[in-house]
Amino acid sequence: MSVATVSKVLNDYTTVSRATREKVLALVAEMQFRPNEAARSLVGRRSMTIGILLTTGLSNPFFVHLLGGIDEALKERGYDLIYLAQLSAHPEYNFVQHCRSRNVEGVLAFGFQLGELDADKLVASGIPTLFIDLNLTGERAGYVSSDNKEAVQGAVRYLHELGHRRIAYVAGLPGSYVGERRLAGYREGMAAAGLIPRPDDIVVGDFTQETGYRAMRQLLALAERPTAVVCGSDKAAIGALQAAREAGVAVPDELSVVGFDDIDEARVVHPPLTTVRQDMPALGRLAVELLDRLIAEPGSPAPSVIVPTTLVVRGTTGAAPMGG
Amino acid sequence: MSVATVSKVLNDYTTVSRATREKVLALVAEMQFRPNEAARSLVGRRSMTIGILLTTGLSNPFFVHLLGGIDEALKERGYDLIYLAQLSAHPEYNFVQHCRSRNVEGVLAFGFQLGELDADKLVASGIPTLFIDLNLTGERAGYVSSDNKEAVQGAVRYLHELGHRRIAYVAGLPGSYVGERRLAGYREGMAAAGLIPRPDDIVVGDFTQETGYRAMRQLLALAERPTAVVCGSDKAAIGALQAAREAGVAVPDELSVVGFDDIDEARVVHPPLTTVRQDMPALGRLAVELLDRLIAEPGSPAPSVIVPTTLVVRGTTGAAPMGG
DNA sequence: ATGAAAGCGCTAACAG
DNA sequence: CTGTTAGCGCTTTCAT
Repeated sequence: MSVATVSKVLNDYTTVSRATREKVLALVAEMQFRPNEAARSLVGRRSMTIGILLTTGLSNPFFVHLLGGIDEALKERGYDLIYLAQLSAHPEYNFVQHCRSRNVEGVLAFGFQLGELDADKLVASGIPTLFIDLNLTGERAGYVSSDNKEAVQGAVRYLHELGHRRIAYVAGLPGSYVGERRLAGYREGMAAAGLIPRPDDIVVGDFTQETGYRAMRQLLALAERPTAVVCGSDKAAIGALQAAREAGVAVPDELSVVGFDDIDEARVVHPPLTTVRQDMPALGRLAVELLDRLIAEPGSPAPSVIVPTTLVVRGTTGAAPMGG
Repeated sequence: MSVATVSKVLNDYTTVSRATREKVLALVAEMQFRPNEAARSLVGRRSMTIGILLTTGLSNPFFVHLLGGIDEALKERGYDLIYLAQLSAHPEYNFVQHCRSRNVEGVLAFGFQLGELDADKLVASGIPTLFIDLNLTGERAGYVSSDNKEAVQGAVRYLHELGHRRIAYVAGLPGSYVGERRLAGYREGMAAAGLIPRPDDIVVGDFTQETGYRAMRQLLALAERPTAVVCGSDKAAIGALQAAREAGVAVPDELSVVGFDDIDEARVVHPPLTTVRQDMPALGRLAVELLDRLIAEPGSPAPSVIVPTTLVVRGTTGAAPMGG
């Protein structure tokens, strides 16, 4: 029995007889044989390796959930995931080289800012790439994202239905795709409700608890306070809640607060946070699916999919206070 | 200029003249050349790949923090990280085969249960392995872990100093290394304080919020309630807090609660949770360091390092109630 | 339907 | 000090 024959069996060639096929498979199982990926990769066939590239670092609280979906979907397709790097840490690091040296077939990219140079480099490299939460496309690049705009729009609509007229917004990082989309959702939501946000009602932060806290203090210091606040992230919303508590403002009786993400913490704060849930595992699975197609079909058009979100109503939202 | 010469330069052979060395390096930089890892690996040299093997799934809330430390330390040493799999998902999956096929130089293993068959298989395989939170050693296997026992012992000591005499314990998953160690810490801490835990005072859970909630309800239903409860995890402590709130028991005035881990949620619950902080990034970095040594020095003895923890006092602990 | 042979990009041993 | 050569384990022609 020659190596060539074994190879053919393992690669599902049709030119091998049923008898030998069986024999080979039996032997493979018995010997616990698995082909050396390095050799396979070297000879020019597929490397079955997908890289993941992050800019945020791992601190992002829902990155794990994303990873869960990614991992599952990759395993189904036989890919292995290699953790390329956090770009932020080493600016001189050349990830395109890295991908080539590892024969990476495709890249999942997460945490890039809008217009970041590195993102463009990745698109230009021609390595099949799928961005998560960044609307970049290219010859061989596409993206998936939650429907950030519609989500915030829906949150505003919900608050409007509860009778709120002064709805403020604590924006996330300007220049980030999701930050901009969510802000746009706020503006359109307000417009659709026939409300005009005052300039003071939009406070810019960076998604963190600290800026959420400061933003809320700023809003509470206003002569006329808003009755509801939508935040660009749960972290910010938690900071906002903290500021409200310190100021003795009752949530939700005097003030309604809405977050975004539905991280674990949202459920344990008091009162539990009303927030927009992103289905991160689904986003991850979808990203893999699209990337796989991008790899398999070189001529296919750049995919871009927007995933719907759910408003999870908990305890931080209620009817607008009388005479508010 | 021959390929061999380039190879020698890139591998720091001393048998190459300064002049050509410079020339090669210049060219390498200019061409953005990086050697093909598959070929390197194939020819029997190092693969510079470390695998990570999980049983818990990624849901573990501090896994990201661990990963942060791991990644940083791996990058410093030039390794790449490959996600092998979550064992739990596919029981028939043969990770030893997988490691071999990918030429993995070493494995970081996290989330194994005490006495789990798979863990033994990994040790037996001879692949350099470093367990995190599991005290398994072998020819080429070692471990790192927080000082779980001393940590809980310290928590009990702290509560005792606050005047508590009835200190209950919500245990984590029996059969898990950390669960057992923490329980041992409770027992020894009680003994050291001259206290004898009643059988009812130890409630067994599995680290989750749900079992923490149920455990606390059980403790509150006791004829004589404990004045303090130590929990085997923050998640359980958060569940316990929830049960206490629902029962109208004031924390910390009537009841003190201590958690374990110091996850993000610990800071945002109300009152903020007193808990034992594990330095997960440090644990990750240490694991990599030890694994690297295990790989580099085949004859070296099995490493095992216990990392100290810190008790973070926040708002859920206070003096024992009068006449309690 | 099977096997022999070439070669993927590199490193190691050896010759010059 | 440099280049030539063999071969890592596999896949892919191309004969048989």
